[in-house]
Amino acid sequence: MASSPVASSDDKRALILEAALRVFAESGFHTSTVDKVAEVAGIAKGTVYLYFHSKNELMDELVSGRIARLTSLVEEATAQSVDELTGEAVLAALAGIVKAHFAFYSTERQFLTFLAGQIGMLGPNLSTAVLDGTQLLTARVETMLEQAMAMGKVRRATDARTMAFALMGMVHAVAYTWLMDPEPSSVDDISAEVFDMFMAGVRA
Amino acid sequence: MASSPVASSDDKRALILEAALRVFAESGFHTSTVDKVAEVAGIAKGTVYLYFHSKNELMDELVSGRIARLTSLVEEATAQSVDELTGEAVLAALAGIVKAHFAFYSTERQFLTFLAGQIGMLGPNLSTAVLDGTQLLTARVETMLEQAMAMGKVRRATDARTMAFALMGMVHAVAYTWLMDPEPSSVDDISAEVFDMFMAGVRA
Amino acid sequence: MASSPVASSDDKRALILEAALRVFAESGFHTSTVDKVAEVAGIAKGTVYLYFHSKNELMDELVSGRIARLTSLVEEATAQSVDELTGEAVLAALAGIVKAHFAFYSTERQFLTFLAGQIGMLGPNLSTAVLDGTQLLTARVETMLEQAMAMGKVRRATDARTMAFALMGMVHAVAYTWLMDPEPSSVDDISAEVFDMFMAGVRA
Amino acid sequence: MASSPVASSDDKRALILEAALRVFAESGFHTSTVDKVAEVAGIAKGTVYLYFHSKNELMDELVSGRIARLTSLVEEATAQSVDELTGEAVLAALAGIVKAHFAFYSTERQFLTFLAGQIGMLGPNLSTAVLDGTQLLTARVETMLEQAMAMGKVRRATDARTMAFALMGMVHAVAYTWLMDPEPSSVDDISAEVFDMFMAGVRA
DNA sequence: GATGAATGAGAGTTCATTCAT
DNA sequence: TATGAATGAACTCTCATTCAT
Repeated sequence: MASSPVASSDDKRALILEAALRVFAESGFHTSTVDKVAEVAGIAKGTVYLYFHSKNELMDELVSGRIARLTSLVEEATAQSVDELTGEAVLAALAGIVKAHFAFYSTERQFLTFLAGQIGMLGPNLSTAVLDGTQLLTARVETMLEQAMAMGKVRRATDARTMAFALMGMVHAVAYTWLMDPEPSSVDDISAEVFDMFMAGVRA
Repeated sequence: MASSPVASSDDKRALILEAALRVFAESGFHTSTVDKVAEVAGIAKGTVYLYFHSKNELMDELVSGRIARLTSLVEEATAQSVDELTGEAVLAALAGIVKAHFAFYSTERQFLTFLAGQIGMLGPNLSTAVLDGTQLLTARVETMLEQAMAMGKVRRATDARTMAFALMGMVHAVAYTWLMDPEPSSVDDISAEVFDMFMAGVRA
Repeated sequence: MASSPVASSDDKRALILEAALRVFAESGFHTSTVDKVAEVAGIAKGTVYLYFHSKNELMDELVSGRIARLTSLVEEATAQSVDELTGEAVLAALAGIVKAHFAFYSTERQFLTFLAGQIGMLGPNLSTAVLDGTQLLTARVETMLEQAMAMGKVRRATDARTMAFALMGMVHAVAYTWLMDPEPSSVDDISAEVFDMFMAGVRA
Repeated sequence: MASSPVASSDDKRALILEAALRVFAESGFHTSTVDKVAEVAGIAKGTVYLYFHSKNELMDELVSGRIARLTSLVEEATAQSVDELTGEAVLAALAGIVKAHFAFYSTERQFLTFLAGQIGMLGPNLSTAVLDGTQLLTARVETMLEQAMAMGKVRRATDARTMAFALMGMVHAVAYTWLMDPEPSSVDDISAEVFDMFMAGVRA
């Protein structure tokens, strides 16, 4: 009544999503109940259905919103390098993508935990969204690696596709431990470390 | 009549497990029904319970057997390097671990697809088994990297733990694409490629 | 709207219990289905589980509530004779116990029918409750008979334990017929009759 | 092969019935499985169905055979007094009925335990058999009490029907404790005690 | 006769979703 | 808008019964 009704409505949506994230992260999607989500959100069960059509939609919103944000973070990181075609710029863009991921995860610690085991059992609709996002990102990385190869910055021993997966695999796996660390290093540091490992390897 | 009855009983178990793998891989554990597993196996629902105590046990058998096999493959790969403490031996053992993973996945294509999204929502009992296996493996890799560092074979720019995760992340991610490839390269080739990438990086 | 919501919730509980009593009395516990109970109560099956955790709990409530009531009726009947240790007072207390049983059964005609065949197959948990109640009651009767013996009011030809069982056996068996009688005599009359039969025998 | 096949067949039937009695006595009818009965009998499950049509038939045989035996025991006890119409003879017959029950129970200790909680939930068919037997017996007792009344041996303070139930209630209840006693008194003693209690009461 | 693997109807229970208030 | 009691479809698991060997 006092506050704007629109803001209130958005608040309630956000409140529910937040609760859903917490609950799903803890127990997994299928094991969680709408009852529990409502309880954690401090509202009645029926109210959930005023803001979302189904339990699945909760999941959809949870995931696709984040994917969108990650995608746009990556977008920003690579946008500036679109025009310049120097090898350095491409490498910088790649480094930017890596950093964008760590930056994203650092603000979404819980989401990562949550996502860790959910992909692949989200139902075709949703996993498609996630996989599309992931594949899109990987494909973009692949393209950039090809450019880097063309410019002699990356060797051709391995095909770009495999390299792209390798890089993304490193990023995800390291991000996971990094988040578990009670005193994690800075986004800049960890990103640089991983990217350097990717570029130069670990050999002494 | 001709075939041995023992084999027949084992066959039935195997038949059900195979069906379960197919069904779980397609729909995920929670979304799959025992009815569906039975249908795919071509038997009656009750028969499943003659061979397994519960739906969960199906999952257990499916997973823990594989984990055990992967672990033993890794065991073999690293066994010979236990005594020799030369830097080369440690690196060879690491390469062996990488190769063991690809060898394992190459025989378990479907299992990988299946596992991809299941971890983390298997219920505490099972995910513990999987995570224990994974963590054990990662810990072993970490130890080996520390040895390699001590012997001057690996640089100290990054801590061993992060490196271990990075390597395993690369392996899993690359394995996934590799399996999707209709004409995948040999286990030897892909293992070498990944390990080399890890050691030497991708810089031209 | 008019009636209080609390009362409504209690009503539903009572409604279900009533239905369960009817159904269990007719078919026995194990042969009855929750579906049938719900149908008789005129509600959906799931609703039963909003008010009771399980089918067994239905039984628990049905039985233990009554046992408690019977016990408290007996309590009242014997309470006043606690201080006085005259033989007459003990006999009066015994008569009171007998009367308490008939009074109880007269308001629980259906429950008796229902209980008739259920004891002994209620599952350990519940039958324990019932048997405890029964044994407690019988033990109390035994003690009182011993007191009565000590005071010379009851002869020692038979041990008190056997007597106690005999009395309770008479009470239960007579109560059963009494309830089946379309025009039963009053609680006072039947109690007096049975107690007198116990004390004085049937010999002319 | 060696022994007569008929005897062997009867033996197997008896073996199964014995096992069923043990199992049903321990767990109750509905909670027991045919599997368990077969296991206790030391035969295969299917074999049970060669000798009995169904699990229910097991129960039928178990109960109706005993009821028949009890009835015939009572028959014997009362047969001789059919002609003589003296009061003493009637009382002796009543005493005989009481004794017949204790004699029966003394050889069927397990059966009593078993029956204790089963009546009333045997399904209409079976409980009818049991109740018919019981009612028949009670009716016979009632008739004899009427005769005894007519002959001035029993007082008319209570109607014969109630008396009959009282007597039978005493018998059943006392029999139950009596059987539980590790060193039970003789059949003759306990029968006499109960009958005397019924006739003369417990008053000093 | 004897076996025991196989069957499948049916039970108890859960929970996403609806709707009267 | 918000509620939460009510619903009923769907699931896992049991077990009496059958039948090929």
